[in-house]
Amino acid sequence: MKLITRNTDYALRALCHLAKQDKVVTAPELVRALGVPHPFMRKILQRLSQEKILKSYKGQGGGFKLNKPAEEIYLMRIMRIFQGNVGLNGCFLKKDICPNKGRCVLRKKIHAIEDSVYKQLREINIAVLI
Amino acid sequence: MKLITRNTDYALRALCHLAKQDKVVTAPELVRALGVPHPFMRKILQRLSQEKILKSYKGQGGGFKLNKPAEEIYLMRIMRIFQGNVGLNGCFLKKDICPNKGRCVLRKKIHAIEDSVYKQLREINIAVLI
DNA sequence: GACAAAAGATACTAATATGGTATCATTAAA
DNA sequence: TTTAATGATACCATATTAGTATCTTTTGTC
Repeated sequence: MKLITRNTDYALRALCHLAKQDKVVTAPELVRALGVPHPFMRKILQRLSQEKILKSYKGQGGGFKLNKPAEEIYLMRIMRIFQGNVGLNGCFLKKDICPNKGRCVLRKKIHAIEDSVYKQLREINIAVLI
Repeated sequence: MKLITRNTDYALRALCHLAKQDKVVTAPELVRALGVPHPFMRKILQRLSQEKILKSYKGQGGGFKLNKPAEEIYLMRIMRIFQGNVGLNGCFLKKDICPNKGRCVLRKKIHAIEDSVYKQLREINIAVLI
């Protein structure tokens, strides 16, 4: 089980790098700095700029930079972009089969764990990471 | 991301069912009770008895029952059986690429979250779930 | 002893998610 | 006009999880 996937991990590294530079940086530069495959990095950067996390500049001399302060870029946001909704589990039995959905102890326990994870994740942003 | 997979989920349900019954129960009975596909359930039960969580009885009139008290069957154990080692992430960059493994803030944060998850998971056993 | 009903062992297939590549179009500075 | 960048999009590869199929072994019952 992975809390954080490669996508997210690479995205975070790229964002940290950009946060430190505070200038327009090209994909090839990020690739060199981080050692991530070029086309994969590009895909990640594209996604981040679609999501307005990054601002992109096309054409020669173009590249990417952060679209908002590092303090306002939260880990949870990045995880949601690359991993979808971050939930620890769902109930695998259909409602009509599982007779005690409301009373299911496991469900409640997992939810409690989930809450504590969220709480901790919410406090992480790019500024914290650099 | 799933903390608990289907395998584990079904295993837990089967174990809870067995804990409540306290007698030898056949795979077909569990299938009826839980609505899980027969061959899949059997595979899970086989695994649980290989791991000495269940005791099995072959031949006509055979089946499965718990091999130890419900209080001693921990969720973590079941998760490890079906999901391998339960870790929230690894560092995706190789050590020689990632220059600041020791100082990596993300790594530390994830570890802290992991610890709190473990702490909560360790308190869950079959007795708690029924 | 034959039969039936159970689990044991094992190999295979299917679905899904993740990771990664390739290609062509568009933009804009030099 | 060329070149170096991103945008869009379609595709392929791999690993994990989910699920099936089949044959063997055991054991109670008639």
